[in-house]
Amino acid sequence: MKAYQVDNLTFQIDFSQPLYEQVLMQMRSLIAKGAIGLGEKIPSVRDMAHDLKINPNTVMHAYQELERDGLIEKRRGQGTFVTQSGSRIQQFRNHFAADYTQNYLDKMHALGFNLREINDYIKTQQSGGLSQ
Amino acid sequence: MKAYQVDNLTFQIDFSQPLYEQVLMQMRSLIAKGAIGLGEKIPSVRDMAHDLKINPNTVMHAYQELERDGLIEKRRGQGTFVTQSGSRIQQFRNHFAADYTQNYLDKMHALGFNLREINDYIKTQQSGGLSQ
DNA sequence: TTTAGTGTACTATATGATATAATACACTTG
DNA sequence: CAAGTGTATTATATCATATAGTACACTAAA
Repeated sequence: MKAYQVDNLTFQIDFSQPLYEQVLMQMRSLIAKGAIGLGEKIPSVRDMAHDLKINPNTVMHAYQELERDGLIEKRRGQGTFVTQSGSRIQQFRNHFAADYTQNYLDKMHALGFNLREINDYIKTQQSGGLSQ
Repeated sequence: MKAYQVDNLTFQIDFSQPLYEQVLMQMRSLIAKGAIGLGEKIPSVRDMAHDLKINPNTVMHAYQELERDGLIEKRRGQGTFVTQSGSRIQQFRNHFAADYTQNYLDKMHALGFNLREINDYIKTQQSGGLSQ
């Protein structure tokens, strides 16, 4: 279990999933939530790799995905920065929210839940919190 | 794109995901939805492998997972059968539904959506997407 | 101009998951 | 015994993931 800290924000990685994917998802989350501001510099590939004790190539992999997402911009020699475009981030949020939601609904349908049952289910999960 | 038919039910597999996982999910779905009845015989490993044009070991892999799920029982020399226990299937449905739901809510939270926004989002997806 | 800090590119290597192939064995039923 | 089951084993191949090491390109600041 390794931890990384961006300003006053921290995230952890483990061995349950691909490392680059965990870095990717955590950074996506921090940027989408606005925890890292527009145009703000994010850690260099080498720095984050050093702090997480993983290979720079692995961080690079994550950063390349973030660039494809349109969430960051890389400037050779300067560093990597969150996009200036707030609308691009909103677009990203909506795209993935739609994707996650459709995916979730498909899986629930596969288990034989209809729409009303899914709505009920979410309510119980929300109030109850974690698993049961 | 290969198709398999169980009685009057069909499913397809492609190359976008591991083959054994697709067989697993499709069979889980058919059993959880009750499309295959309690105690009913499911295709032999060799038969399904032949029809889907994949290796018997791959089907075996899926069937072993289904057995761990408690959804099927294998009888050496006879074949493989859906469990007799309806409550076991309900338990499975609830377990996975809770898992999927928690997972979904976590991802949406990571994007910065709160509970009310998630509920609104699902409503828009429902009206636009599949029907029950 | 030099140096330090960036991103980038490439080669090599290792491991695990996935998938196939081929064969043999164990058990049940007719 | 024969046919149809599930099971087990060994071998091979491919791909994703991850690491290691090295070198290059660019920028800003000393």
